[in-house]
Amino acid sequence: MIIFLLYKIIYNAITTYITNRFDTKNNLLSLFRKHCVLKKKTVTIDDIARYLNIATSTVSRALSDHHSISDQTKKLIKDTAKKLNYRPNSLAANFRKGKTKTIGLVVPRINRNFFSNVIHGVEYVANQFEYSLIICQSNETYKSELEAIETLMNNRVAGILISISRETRKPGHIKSVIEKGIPLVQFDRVFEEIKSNKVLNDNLNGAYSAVKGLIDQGYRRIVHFAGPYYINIYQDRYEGYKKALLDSGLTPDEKLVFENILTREEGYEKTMEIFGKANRPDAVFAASDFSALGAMIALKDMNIKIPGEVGVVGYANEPFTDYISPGLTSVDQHSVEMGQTAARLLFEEILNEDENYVPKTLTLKPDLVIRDSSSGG
Amino acid sequence: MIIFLLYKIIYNAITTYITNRFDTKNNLLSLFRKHCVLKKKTVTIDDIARYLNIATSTVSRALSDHHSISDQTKKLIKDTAKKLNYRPNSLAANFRKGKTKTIGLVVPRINRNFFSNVIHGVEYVANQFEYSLIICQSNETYKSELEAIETLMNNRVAGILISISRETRKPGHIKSVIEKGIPLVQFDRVFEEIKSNKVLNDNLNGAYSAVKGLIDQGYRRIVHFAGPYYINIYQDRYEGYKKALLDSGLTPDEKLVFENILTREEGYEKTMEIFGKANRPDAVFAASDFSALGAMIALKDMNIKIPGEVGVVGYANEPFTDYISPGLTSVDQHSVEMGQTAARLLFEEILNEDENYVPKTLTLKPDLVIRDSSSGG
DNA sequence: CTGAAAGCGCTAACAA
DNA sequence: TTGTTAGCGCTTTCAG
Repeated sequence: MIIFLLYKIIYNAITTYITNRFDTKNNLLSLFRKHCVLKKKTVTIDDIARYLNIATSTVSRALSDHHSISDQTKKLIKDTAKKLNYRPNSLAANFRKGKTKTIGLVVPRINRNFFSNVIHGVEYVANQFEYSLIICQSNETYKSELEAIETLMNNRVAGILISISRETRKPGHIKSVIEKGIPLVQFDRVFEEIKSNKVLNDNLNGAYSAVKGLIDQGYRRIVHFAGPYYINIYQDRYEGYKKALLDSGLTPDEKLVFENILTREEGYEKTMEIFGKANRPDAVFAASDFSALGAMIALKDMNIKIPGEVGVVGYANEPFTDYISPGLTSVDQHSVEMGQTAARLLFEEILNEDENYVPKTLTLKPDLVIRDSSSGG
Repeated sequence: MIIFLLYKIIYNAITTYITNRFDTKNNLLSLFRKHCVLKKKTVTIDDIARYLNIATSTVSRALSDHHSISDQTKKLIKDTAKKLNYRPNSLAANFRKGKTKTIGLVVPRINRNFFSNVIHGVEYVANQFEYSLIICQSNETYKSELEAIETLMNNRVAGILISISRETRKPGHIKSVIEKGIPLVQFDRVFEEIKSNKVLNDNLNGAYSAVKGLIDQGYRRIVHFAGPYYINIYQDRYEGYKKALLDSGLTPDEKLVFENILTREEGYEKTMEIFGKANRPDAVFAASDFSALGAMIALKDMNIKIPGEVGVVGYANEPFTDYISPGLTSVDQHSVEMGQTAARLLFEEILNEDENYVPKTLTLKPDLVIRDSSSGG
């Protein structure tokens, strides 16, 4: 402590001394630099002010382009800042202002095509607003999701974008974000009952058009590989499946619907089981491209022709759907656009001045991308 | 200002008053809560201290489990914190300490299988150390890379992991990070000449084993689709290609090597051009799975049999290599492990106490994953 | 084991 | 247009 005070006093004395004593800027600069290096001190706004013998506030204002500072002074200050290799301390600024120019994004997984595209979209918009992005993975667990929210809130992010993990059943953490007044957008996998901004895919209609497509091509007994129903998107896809059947005068058969078939392995196993028997169905509509892929591989292994004998349609339009043969018909969710939309909505709330902001729900229309795997039975 | 001071005075008076006056905790609590809600004030350490009539420092210490606080006091303080719904302000703590528990990651693209796996690996390790992760995309541009570095430095991240963008040619920004004493690890795409931690793939040996594999299967005139040579990884893959040929007694033919063929489209076009003529080569070694895919599609379109007439090998072991048929032989770079290794190395430097830390270079061995596309001509 | 108090670097209200 | 000054919430040194 004593040493520190002593240092401070000497420091001030020296800087004042050299400021007054030496006329040549170069000399002053070199002394200043030596001083900084010696003390491993980072250059602050105060240093610039002392160096130019002006007020700290003037420097602060100049650096943030405040209108009330003359262009001349601004230039001088900015040049000096550069000369002294000044780096703003965002930590201090954020702390002082009680907020950051950072938004948080919580996704189940980053290495999933859908989410990495969403992130791409979010980043694009965040960049435009000059905000940075901190990304958290929940890894589909409730625990990590809680921790992520906790961290983001503690770090006073300006807003949060979230897609709920598969494991999460309680919306308490989402509620607490909203109660704290932190802008929030739920996207894709959401708690419907929570009053917040939401960006959704129209999963019902996406599934509807997928199944309708199969029916139009002559397929009749269509299997559905569903996800867990407690997640809204899978529930909706299931509804769309049923609706398409009913609208075409077909009766949905519960025995053709299988919950929790989402991975390649699950799709493979289940297909082997169902299509290995007599009186087999003639099509598969999978809620995931991966289980659709598993189905295709199983069908190939059983020497069943796609699309001749069995049609297959997936969901999400993963890149590989276009690479395999036959190409897998799938539903494109416009994932990049979804990220952008969610981010724009978030900024709408962040930048909103009005006290009573009313949250919105936006729904994006998915598109059926028709490839060979469903082209007629 | 005056109003604020007045508020402060009244605030203190009231809290002191209620602290002294009321005995029943419940009553006190409800008053406190009402007060906080009314003022939209977030609960601070000081509030807890005032509430319990103890020192701020004690509260601070208790909450961070300082050893010199009795278990009894700790429990009391923690319970109270919970009761008052206290949220730590990381902004203030970080600012005070002059550092954060955050590491920065700069990658060219997030929606590339390799990088999303690296991120996964980094996140895993960061989690273990209880650090959070801020991810920046350079989108393969120099400008974004600079901005990312700038932001990360201003936010006083504890360390930076970076893989250089395709556009970046000058290492000035990397140097400045190191000069500032911020721990840094370059991975995959690096500036060799910069003295820093590095994690590399042994691209030379990866390419070597890929080409050796083709030769062993009887292929002789092997085309190489290369990336830009100024990027170290593509240079190394090219070297590996040549070395494998030479070691097998074959003479590398410059006319079979094509720079900057990395995408599916480029691979398709170039393959059409080369293999459409008489006296065509009999294999392709692509520095990217995507150009290898393009080659496969082109060969199919020309009715050239894979692997019967032409063998194809890619690089990176993208997931789709396993889904297409024939499966594409490729080189696996252990991307998740790379992320973990890079992150561990970073933490080694971050947590290092020793003044003169000597940076390390680690090299990971890639593995050839043999599939049908190269199984014999 | 606990308390008192300084101060991190910056912003913004108020004064000039 | 510029200067003065208080204080954001926390940690930490020093003193008991």
